[in-house]
Amino acid sequence: VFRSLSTSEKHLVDGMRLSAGAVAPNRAIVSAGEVGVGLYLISGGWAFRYRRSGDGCRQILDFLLPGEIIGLQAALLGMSEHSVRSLTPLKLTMFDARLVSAAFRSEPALALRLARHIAAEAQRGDELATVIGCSDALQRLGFLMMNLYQRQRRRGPVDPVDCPFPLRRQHIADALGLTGAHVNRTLKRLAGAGIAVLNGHRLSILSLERLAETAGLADPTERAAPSA
Amino acid sequence: VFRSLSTSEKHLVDGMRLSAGAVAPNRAIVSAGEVGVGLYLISGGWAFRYRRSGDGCRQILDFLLPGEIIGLQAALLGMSEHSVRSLTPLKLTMFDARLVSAAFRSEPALALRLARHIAAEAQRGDELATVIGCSDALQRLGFLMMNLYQRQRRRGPVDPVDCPFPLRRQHIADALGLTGAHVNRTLKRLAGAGIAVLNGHRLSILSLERLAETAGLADPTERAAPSA
DNA sequence: CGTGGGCTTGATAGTCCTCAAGTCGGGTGG
DNA sequence: CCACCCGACTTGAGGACTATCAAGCCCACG
Repeated sequence: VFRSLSTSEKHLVDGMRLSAGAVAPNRAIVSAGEVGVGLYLISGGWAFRYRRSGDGCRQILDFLLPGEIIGLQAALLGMSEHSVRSLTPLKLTMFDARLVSAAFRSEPALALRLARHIAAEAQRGDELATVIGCSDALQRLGFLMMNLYQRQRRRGPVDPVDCPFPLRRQHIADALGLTGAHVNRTLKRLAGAGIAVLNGHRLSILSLERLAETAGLADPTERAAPSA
Repeated sequence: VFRSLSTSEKHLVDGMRLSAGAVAPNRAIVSAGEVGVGLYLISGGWAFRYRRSGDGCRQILDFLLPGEIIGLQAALLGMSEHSVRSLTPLKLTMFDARLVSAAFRSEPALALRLARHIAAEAQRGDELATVIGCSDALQRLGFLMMNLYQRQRRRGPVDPVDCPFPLRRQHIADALGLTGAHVNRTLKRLAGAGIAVLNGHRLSILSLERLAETAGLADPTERAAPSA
């Protein structure tokens, strides 16, 4: 989001930079209901956004990769309706949340980028809702793998046969509206079919084409991950 | 979104206004994949946003009420990933989509409103994904009723016992990830419990408190519908 | 080496889907 | 004004998918 800024934009962003820090895995970064939350840029590692349902069940809404922003919704609306936790060890750069309103006031191009980032987040939310609402467990799993692979690929070279995938079973389950036990059974079906194998925290996609097909996508090379 | 504009904002908005028109129920307004879609303000009636899954299944992502905007995501990202249809007879005001970039360039306060609108849309998406992923049919139905009631209430006085609810069974089913048949059975359970009754296209909420409880919400008077 | 958490796996049950037939109501054309 | 027709709604039986619960396994870590 902050790539190739103009001089004046860089000046604004630098002025609002507060600190940089590292976070251990599985630590709370933003809590739902919090007001005045900070604005963070992920410079390394993964995090995830989630909400808790009335009965305590956790729904993971999105995984956040390096280059993405935490707290933008909260900066715009004043309060965060979701929580954020680190998934892996995380490197964060913290900004003053007033960066957002300042950008709208004096750096329209930067404000537009921020708005586009929110819109892209909303699109991923739409996509997830569609998958959870319409697909069975196999398709959901295929979608998640494809989505996270594609999002990594668009940030740099990634080997489909040995690709980072730092989610635990419970994360997968909570993201897709399944249970850990059923995720496991379904993973085994995917592996048995020779489509993709999950080993610890690495993903091996044996056939991109068949995985895309399983996920219910037309062509693996396009669409698939309308992220930022 | 366009309430109480400043003079210069009003001038910009008026300059970008193209036409106003009426749309019959169940007509396509935006199609997924379309580029250069228009920007519309709903001045009367309801519409809904949806996506189609790989197997043709429809997921309704949001219902759009008067005062809300159609095509904002598309205006920011250049393409619409979802489709929009009218639900009831609809009154629309059409704008030039360049209104968005113009607002970012010269009317920061207006741009901020638009960004907040997108962020609120994203929050509703998050909320929907959480309900679909975590709740059973009864809770989902309670959520939908509560959500649409609250959103109407915040736009003006609404009678909980006789409240507009122009969705057909299939809309409810597609919004909540259920089937029409099961929606029906679940509606009957809600009615039997004396919580809410759906009659044609009117909703009667017999107990706001118990409906909120069913939906998995704490207090009916607050939270419940973090919309725009 | 002991311990604990996550993973795997099985049996059982519940929710929800599928399919199909029947009912109801509104709109249309005679 | 009535008969017709079509779509939407209703309702039932059966089955598929997924959740629940519980036990055993494996590995990492202390």
